[in-house]
Amino acid sequence: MDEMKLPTRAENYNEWYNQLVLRAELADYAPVRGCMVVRPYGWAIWENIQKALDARFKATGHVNAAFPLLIPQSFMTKEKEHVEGFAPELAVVTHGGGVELEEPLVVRPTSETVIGTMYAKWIQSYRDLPVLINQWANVVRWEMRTKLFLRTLEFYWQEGHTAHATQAEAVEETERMLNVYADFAKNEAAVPVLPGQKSETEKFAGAVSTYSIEAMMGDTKALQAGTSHFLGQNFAKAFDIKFLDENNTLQHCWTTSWGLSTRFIGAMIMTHGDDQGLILPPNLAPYQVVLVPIYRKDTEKGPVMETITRLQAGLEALQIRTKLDDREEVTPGFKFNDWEMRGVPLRLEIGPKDVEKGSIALARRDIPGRDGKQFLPAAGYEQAIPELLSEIQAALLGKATQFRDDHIFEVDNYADFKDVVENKGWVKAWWHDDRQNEAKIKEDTRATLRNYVPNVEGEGVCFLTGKKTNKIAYFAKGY
RNA sequence: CGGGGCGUGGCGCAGUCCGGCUAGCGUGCUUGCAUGGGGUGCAAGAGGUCGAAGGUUCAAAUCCUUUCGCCCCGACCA
Repeated sequence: MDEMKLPTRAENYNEWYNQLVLRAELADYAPVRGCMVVRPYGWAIWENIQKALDARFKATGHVNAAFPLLIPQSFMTKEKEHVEGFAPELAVVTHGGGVELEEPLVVRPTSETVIGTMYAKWIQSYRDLPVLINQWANVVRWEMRTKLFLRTLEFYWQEGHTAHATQAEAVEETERMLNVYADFAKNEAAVPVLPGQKSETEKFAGAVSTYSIEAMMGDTKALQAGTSHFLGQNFAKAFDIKFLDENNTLQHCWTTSWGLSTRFIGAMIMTHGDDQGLILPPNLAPYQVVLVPIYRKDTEKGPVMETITRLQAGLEALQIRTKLDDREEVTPGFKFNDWEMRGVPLRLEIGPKDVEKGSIALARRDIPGRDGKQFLPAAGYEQAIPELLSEIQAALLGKATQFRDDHIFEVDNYADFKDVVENKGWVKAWWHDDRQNEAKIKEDTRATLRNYVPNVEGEGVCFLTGKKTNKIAYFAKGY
């Protein structure tokens, strides 16, 4: 009996996550270590993420393209820090067509290098700028330790790569896309995030500065859910991306890159999920409403099915994504649990009594048990259901935001810092930048500097060194 | 790469220490009948070269040697 239940989050968060991913049929382990298969239900979530993001990219002037998977190995060595950052995790192709290649090819871990090479070719004049291209792609990074969605050897993402005439424009782009991610996370995924700049230690290899959105998971660990990089002229210099400006002066471009991956699905799982399973935000759920028919005899089946299919058609006409679970071989009770595991926001039940009384039974996934269940007159469903869906969307964001805020603590000394990151959640504190101290904290506590609070006014005293500083940072253990 | 765990019907496991008859159990699967508003019940079935290779033995899931793989925990990372 208990095998049917997930381990609870409290008893084993990690196992809860792993089993949830498998049992909700989001993903499965692939034959190759560290690789995953994204199953249809998981991919449907990704497709909805893609739609929501892609619309935002288009709205901010970007276009999509596709760059190749294989990159000459020498490309990876052109930007010094980039090489060092990625060398250990590259997959290298040494043979093709049965013979050893003259130059090995790397499977892209990210595409700055190929795209930079192409931009060098395409960009001649300031009139060619800005170039605002995004691609939806898979990339490979040979990670040592993997976990479904959060860190696998191969993963799916989008990577935006832009080139600009001025530093100011490129910085503006970097921030714009960070905000796009934050907006998407908040308003589509109901995942509250803290946008901010990464420390020198944590930034992307080859970037001048890296920005991230940081989300708090249900176990209070932090997850970097999206990143945006200001690359300065580093890649432009390494790859010769140059243009003639209005004054006929040859200049290097200023470039950016930004990405969000299937990891974000992990963020959604760990932000909203409960001990019954997944809870999906209505805006991104593959099915927003699951319809479960209930009947005993064949005489009941006819009217029930007729009513429920009519309802489904009505919902679909309202652009609501639905699933009619008409399986004969399992009981309604089984279906309830099954769809709760899979996180469908709203369940609609129709039984003989509802047909008779002209009512519908609705159960909210975000409010478990009887409290989340209500009986309404069927007549008003066209209003009630969309309203409920947006209520659920808002409730999820509210709950997650509350949880996050309840687990962020301001500290002014190292003892409290340790206590917080060990037992309570995130630290928010005045921080005087220092690479070595940052490393020491990581060694002592395994907590890392997540990012800096943007636009801090005034000054404070660093919790560790007592030095004056104008920076406030978040620290937490991360995924 | 270090530490731990595990490979036995689809899945989860027992059996391994101490070798012995036809390799069990739960669940899932198939069929039938009943059931159906919170993980249905009964009955009958199908399904296994015990991760692989070699060895010891009259006899190996079990003992020995080698090997492959996966998961978890640490050092690196979106």
